Amino acid sequence: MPVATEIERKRETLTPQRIVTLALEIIDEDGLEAFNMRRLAGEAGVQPMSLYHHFPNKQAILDGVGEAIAAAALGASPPDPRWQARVRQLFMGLHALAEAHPRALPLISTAVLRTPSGRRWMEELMRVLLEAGFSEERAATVYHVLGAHTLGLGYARMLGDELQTTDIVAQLAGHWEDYPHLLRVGLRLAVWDGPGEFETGLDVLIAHFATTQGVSA
Amino acid sequence: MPVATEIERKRETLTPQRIVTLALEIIDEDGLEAFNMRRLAGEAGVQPMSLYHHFPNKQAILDGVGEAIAAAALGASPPDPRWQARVRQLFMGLHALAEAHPRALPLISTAVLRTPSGRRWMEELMRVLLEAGFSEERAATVYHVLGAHTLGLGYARMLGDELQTTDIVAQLAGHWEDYPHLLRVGLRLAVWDGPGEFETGLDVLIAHFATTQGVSA
DNA sequence: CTTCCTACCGTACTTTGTACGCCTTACTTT
DNA sequence: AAAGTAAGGCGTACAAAGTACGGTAGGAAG
Repeated sequence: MPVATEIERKRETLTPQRIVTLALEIIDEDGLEAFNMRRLAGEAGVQPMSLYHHFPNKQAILDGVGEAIAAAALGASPPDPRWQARVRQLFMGLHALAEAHPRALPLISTAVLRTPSGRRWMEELMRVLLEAGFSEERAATVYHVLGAHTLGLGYARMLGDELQTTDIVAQLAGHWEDYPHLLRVGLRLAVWDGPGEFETGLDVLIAHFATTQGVSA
Repeated sequence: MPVATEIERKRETLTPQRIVTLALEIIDEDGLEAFNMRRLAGEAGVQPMSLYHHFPNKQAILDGVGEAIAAAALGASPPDPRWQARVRQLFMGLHALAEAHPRALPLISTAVLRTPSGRRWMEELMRVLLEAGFSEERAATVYHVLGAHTLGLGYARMLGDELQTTDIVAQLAGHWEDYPHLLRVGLRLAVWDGPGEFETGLDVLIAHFATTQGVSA
């Protein structure tokens, strides 16, 4: 055990990077509530307390995961100069994060203000809106409403999954007479983003803000 | 201790009713994470295990709280016969619940499908939409989008509160150069429902569904 | 060879949910 | 009134999870 450190299948050393990556894997696979220090240590092949040499506590690891996810928020597409198109790009990027990591949605929600990448996204959104002529109040409102649409749809889907909408609807089927219309819609409630549910709503809202703003281009 | 049971300030007996009421008080005051069995027992003047004679577990109590809140969802206003107005009423009712019990939002979100009152609300929504001529798919979409708007705005506000947006923005002030536009908007991000943020968005979305539906009245 | 730093670990304490079984009270039945 | 019984409340105890605190090992620096 002392010497043969070289050839021996050396366990990958722990780094903040690797810890965050493993944490995200756990969350993506089994959900936020399945993520705990002992499980994470196990997956890393290490004792729980070793994690505390790289992060001060569990929350810090979650922050790291949030940052890792949010890093992709600004997206790859080149910034469109028209403000409506740019705002659309920004929220489509946020939506993509939620699609990619649905179980991590609470992290994404808070990352917008708590992590550097999130704040950069937010700064860019505010820049676009203010330069388009929105007042500070209106800019805040646009963020509230479009953010609610984007993250709200994400939460709704997440809840639908974790709460097994499918099962619930199946159980309801025994009470056909109590919920006739609800049962007609039935499982369709568990199916998301039919024909661009998200995009359509986003466009409607952006168009609304564009007209009430009286600013174009 | 044995005899004087009568005149002595007899501790109120435990009932499911009282348990749920106390639970809701705790949640409203200190948040969902502050709600635990020992605390609840303490407020009821009882030992923790006594609660289990009225509910099988913690989740059941939370379900009870959800039901208690959702009971008000259908609201007091007499049903408006025009479908757009009725849909508006229904979501305004949901919004009112979220306003009244912001810390309980996760309970409200799931109550829609998990509790009797929630399901009644849902059934009513589906009835209105289907009778207005929406297909089952479209009805599901309307619920998804309006639900996301309503609950999403609630979540956004809740997150803004619990995460002390105020503090975060204050800290950012040290990095004026990095986030110039974000800081211009600043605390306005923590202020919700300026001039009817929620209602305006709701109306825009309903109007959209009304036109794409091609059905009126 | 000593010293020291870094990465990792063992033990143990705290909080929270809840299983299990006892005890008391009050009411029923004789 | 005596005795049985069931409901409501309680005490103890265990498991899962976060983490404080103090070690230890092995390579780097002198």
